[in-house]
Amino acid sequence: MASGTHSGGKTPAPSPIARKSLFEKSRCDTSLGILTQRFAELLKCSANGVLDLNEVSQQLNAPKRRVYDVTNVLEGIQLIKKKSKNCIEWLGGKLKVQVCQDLQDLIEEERKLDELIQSCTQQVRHMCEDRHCQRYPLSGNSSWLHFALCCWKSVFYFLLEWWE
Amino acid sequence: MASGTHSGGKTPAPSPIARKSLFEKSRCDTSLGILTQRFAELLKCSANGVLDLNEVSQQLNAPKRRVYDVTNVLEGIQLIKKKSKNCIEWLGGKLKVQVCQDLQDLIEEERKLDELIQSCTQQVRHMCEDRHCQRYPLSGNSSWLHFALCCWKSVFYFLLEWWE
DNA sequence: GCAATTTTCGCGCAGCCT
DNA sequence: AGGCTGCGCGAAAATTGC
Repeated sequence: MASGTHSGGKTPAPSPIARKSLFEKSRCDTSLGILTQRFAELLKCSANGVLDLNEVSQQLNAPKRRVYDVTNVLEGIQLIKKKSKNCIEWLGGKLKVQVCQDLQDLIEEERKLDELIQSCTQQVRHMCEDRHCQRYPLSGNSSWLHFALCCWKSVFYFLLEWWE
Repeated sequence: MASGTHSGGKTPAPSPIARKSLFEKSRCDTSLGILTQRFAELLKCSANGVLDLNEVSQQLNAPKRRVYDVTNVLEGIQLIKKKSKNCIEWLGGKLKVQVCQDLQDLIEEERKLDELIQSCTQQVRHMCEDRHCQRYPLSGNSSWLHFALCCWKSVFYFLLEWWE
């Protein structure tokens, strides 16, 4: 941007002797891949999913031409849509990253349920193996009654968590 | 490709008088967006999700440079990964469509569990409201015992389905 | 409508990086 | 030596002005 280090096109002076020094800008700092990631980041922030390309170019400190490189292929994948002049809109609702998060959440939910079921199953197995209980299933403070109560207690606790 | 209609860079002859005629190639015929779509198409076909960039360039009849434009941003979005020289590999295992299917499946699973819990909760509520049962919780073939059995029966049936 | 402006963006050179 | 890729020129498309 501010430097004229490179020799492409017809910028002022090519300067054959490479001015490789302090503020050299490594190539990967401006790679399309990185730019794309940062673009996606901006997209994630913007609540409504609409971006002004000029602002993007500004914020990412990248030439507009590069932004077009990104938007063009994102549009090809239908992750984005041209909304109007200088404006694109996010399609597909959420970013892949977000979708993945949702998946993670559901999987976690599944795990918890599995745990609960597992623990209850264990309890039943123990009761079935208990000789005394087998012979006098309802004697004293029956473990069957105790079990039913205990079981529902955990279910209700779980439900509380479930429904925030 | 074969024509020298344009005047950019230093291709042979600029030819001031525009040779606009029969085989004019509109800009959009070679747009990055279209190229991206066709690239995705190729990806979808290739079973293992690995593509040789040279073949891609050949099949899409596009200069290699353009293919890089596509792969670079696709890589930024982590839809793709450089596998080796001239080779990229599809990531995320499945196309976006597939991921959505998975989400649907999990949500359906969640719904079923919700239903099961709901029905069980209903059962408890009924039992709690049953005067007779309240007074003589363990009388006869106690509905508490019946409930515990019934509850576990559904849980086990559910588990059977769960684990295919 | 058509010319002036502005926005998009095809394109391939030249320099990096193995 | 050769794959890879930043880069920006200038022409095509879209907008605006008259």
